[in-house]
Amino acid sequence: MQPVKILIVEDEPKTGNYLRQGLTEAGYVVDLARDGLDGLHLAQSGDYDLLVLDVMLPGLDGWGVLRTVRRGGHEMPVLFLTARDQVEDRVRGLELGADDYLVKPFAFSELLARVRTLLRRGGRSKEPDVLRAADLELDLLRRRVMRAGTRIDLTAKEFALLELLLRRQGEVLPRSLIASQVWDMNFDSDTNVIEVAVRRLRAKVDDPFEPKLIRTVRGMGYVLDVDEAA
Amino acid sequence: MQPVKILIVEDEPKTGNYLRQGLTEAGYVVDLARDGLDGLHLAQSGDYDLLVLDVMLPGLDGWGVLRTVRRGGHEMPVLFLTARDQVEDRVRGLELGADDYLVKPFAFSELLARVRTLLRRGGRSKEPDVLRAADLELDLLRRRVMRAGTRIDLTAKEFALLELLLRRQGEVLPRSLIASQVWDMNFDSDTNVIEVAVRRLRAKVDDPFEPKLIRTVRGMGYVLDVDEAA
DNA sequence: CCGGGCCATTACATCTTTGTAATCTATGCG
DNA sequence: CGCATAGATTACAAAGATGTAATGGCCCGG
Repeated sequence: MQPVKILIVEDEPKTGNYLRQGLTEAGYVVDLARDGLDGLHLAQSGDYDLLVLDVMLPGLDGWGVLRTVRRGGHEMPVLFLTARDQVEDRVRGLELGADDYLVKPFAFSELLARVRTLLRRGGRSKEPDVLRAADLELDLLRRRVMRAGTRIDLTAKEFALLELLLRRQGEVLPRSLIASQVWDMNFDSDTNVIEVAVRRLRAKVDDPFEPKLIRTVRGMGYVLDVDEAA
Repeated sequence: MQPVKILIVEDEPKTGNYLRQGLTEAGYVVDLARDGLDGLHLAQSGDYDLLVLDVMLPGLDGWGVLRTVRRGGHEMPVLFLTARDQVEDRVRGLELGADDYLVKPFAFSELLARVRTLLRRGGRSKEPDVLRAADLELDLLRRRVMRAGTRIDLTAKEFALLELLLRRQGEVLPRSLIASQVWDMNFDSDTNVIEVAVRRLRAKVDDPFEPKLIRTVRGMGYVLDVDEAA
C-alpha cells in the first residue's frame, strides 16, 4: 500500500508552507511547486493522486496548468484555491475539470475534508466511514456523533476538533497542531479559543459519560484515548 | 419495481396522521398501527421495508414490539420516536437493533432524511445522490448546492426547502405541504415564515442567476421548474 | 379604475455558534 | 508550603440563523 501523493502549486510562501505542513501532518506525501511551470512539469509525471492548485500564479496560472495537464490525459482530481474576488471565474475552472474549489482563507479542516472526499471519489483511499473510541462513535458520512447510544449534536467546530482527536487517538496533540488543523491560517496563537473549544466539546462528549476520553497533558496538549490504567 | 412499504406504530392520532400523510406525500406506501399489538402483527408479516416505532405505546411498547419482531428473524431497519425525557432509555433501543431515533417534536424533513438514509443503507432504494434543474445542482450526500459552477451556501432550512422543491420539480407545492415537510408538526399556519424562507432561498439561488427557477403560483403555492416558455 | 387580498420585502427579535476576555483552580517546582 | 503558570471555567460580545411583524406593491374581480 503506497502512500497517497499530493501536489500543491502555490506561490505565496505562507500559504504553501501551511498547506504542505498540514497535509503532511495528515499523513499524505506532499510536493510543493512555487509556480505554474514547475507545477506543470511535476504534475505531468502523472504520479500524484490529487492536485491542489492556486488559481492566481505568476506566469502560468492555475487554469493554464490544469488545461495542459488534462490535455496530457491525466485524470486526477483537482482542488482549486481562489481568492474571494476571483470567484467569478469559477465556471472556467469547473469546465476544465476542476472538481472542487475553496475560497481563501479557509480552515484547514475544510480543505482536509474536501481532499478526503475527492480521494474517496477516485476510489483511491481506504478511508474509514466511522471513527471509534470506547463507546464513542463519529460517523463521517452522516456527520453524526453517538456515545453510549445517544446522539450528540455537535457544532461544526466541535465536530472538526473531535474528528481530529479521534483520527489521532493516543497521540498528544499540541495546540499548534490543533490550531493549524481546525482553525485557519491566520490563527492568532495568543487566545484561548482552543481551551474553550475543548471545554465545550467535553461538556457534550465527556461530562455526561464515563470513562473520560479527552485528557489534558500539561504543557503538551490534548489526547483522546481510552485510559489504559485499569 | 415495487413501492417501498413503511409501517408506523404510533398511538397519538395527531402524530400518527401527520406521519402517514407526510410519508405518503413523499411517495411511500404507509400503514399505520395504533397500538403495539396491532403493530406487531402487521410487522410480523415481514413485508415492510422500514418500521417507525413510537417508544411509548399503550400495552406493548416500542421495545416490546421490536424485540419480538427481531426474534422472528426480521431485519428491516427501525426508526424510533421518543419524547424528550425518554432519551435515557435509548441504549436499550439501540441494543435491540433500532437503527436510529428521533426526539419529538421534529421537523418532518428530519424524519424523511433519516428514512432515506436507513433505506439506502439497506440497499433497498434507488435514491439519486444529486438533484438537478437547469444549471442548479443539489448534492444530497455532500449537502452542497452549486449553480453555474459556484458553490452556494445554504442554511439547514434553506437546504430542506430547496431539496423539496427539486424533488417535486414541476409540481406546484401548496404552503400546507411545504409546512408539513420542512417545518414541524406544530407548525403555526398564520405566520409568513414560508414566504420569508422562500425569499431567502431566492436571494441565494435565483437572484444572481438566470433563468429564475422558483416561481410563485398565486393562490396555490410555489413550483421549481425550468420555464418552458421560450 | 378602485379595493382587497396575496405575496414580497424589510426590519427587528431571539437563539445559536463562535470568539474574547476575565477570573478561578490546581499542578509542580523552588 | 507558597507561588508562578497552565489550564479550566464563566461571562460577555459579535455574527449568523430563523422566526415574527409591519409595510408596500401588485394582481384580479367588480
